[in-house]
Amino acid sequence: MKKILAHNPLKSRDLLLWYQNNARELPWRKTSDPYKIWISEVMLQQTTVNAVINYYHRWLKRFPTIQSLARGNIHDILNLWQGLGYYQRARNIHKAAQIIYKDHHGEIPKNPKVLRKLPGFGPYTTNAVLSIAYELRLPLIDTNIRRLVMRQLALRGVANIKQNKTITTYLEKIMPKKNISFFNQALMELGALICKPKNPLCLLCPIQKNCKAFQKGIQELIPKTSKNKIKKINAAIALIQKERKFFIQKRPEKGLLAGLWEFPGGKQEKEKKIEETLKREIKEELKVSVTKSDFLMKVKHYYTQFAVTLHVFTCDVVPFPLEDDTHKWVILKNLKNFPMPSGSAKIVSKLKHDDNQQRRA
DNA sequence: AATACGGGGTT
DNA sequence: AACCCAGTATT
Repeated sequence: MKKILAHNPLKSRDLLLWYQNNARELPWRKTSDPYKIWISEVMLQQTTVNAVINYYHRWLKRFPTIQSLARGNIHDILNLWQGLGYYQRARNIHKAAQIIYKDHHGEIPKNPKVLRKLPGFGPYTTNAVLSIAYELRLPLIDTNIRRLVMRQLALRGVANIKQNKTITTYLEKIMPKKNISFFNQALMELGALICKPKNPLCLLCPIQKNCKAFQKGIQELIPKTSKNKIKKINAAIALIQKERKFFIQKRPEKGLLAGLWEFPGGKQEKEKKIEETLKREIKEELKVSVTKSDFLMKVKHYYTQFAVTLHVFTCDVVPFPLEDDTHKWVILKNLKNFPMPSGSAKIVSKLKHDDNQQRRA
């Protein structure tokens, strides 16, 4: 049977030409240092370009080389990463840097199988670093490329790991012999700027004529999306002060927001009044009793799966909780030295603001 | 194969 | 309020 819609694979030349004329100027595109490219790739995981840029500059200023990073401590590293999310990434970068420094003469290994074994190097990041920094001819699949190829081939269904084989085969077919770094970046850039999830700019697309989805007019239906509802949660937060110091505690080393510092408190469960939650959590966490609590502020913070409203109270407790490795009394000014979840950081920021107002008055 | 893991920007 | 993002590790 004759394939009327036989696919006409895109020419890498069209793509590279477009990239040359339309690529954004991004900090990690001005370097060929594999370390810097690695850092950018990890920061960009599930994170938008805009959110990354400042973190990228701050990070390289503090840790300009793999050696400096290998010698860094996790507290400083998390502090630099604060607000970027997915904190395991920072821990893995640190671990991998130590391995690279110790076992690979401080150079990122060029063997994909070796690199893939290091913490934080998954299928995407391994091939991204090797292709972009070392020009190795390796295909890669990120959200942009997955969407773009699904449209090129008119693959229906949700964006999913199940299409990886098809996508990889296609990429290997269209990949040029040279310019792999530009080619891979060009695919991602085209996905980000033209082949967008919503309202793709097909009329400006350099590979429009190769796109099966465009031919069928179904580009906006690919990939299929699923809805998710955001749960609402209330939490009680205790500001416990002794003289000018606040009491903070460290979260467990595993799980959500691992190893970050926060004010004591927790989720509202069966309690009707949030003050009851406050008392229960403080008793459970610190083994002390709340004798007085005054509502201070409400802070709303959105996670991917839920939205939490933090009900913040200033509290008196008996007895005062004690310090140890995971519990500290800290003055307002020094709280910035402790990596905190963004919700807690918002509270600190308001406290500072109020403090400044009072000083002026 | 499904789920945990953040947060900020955009729609 | 929902959607989106240069994914990885664990279960």
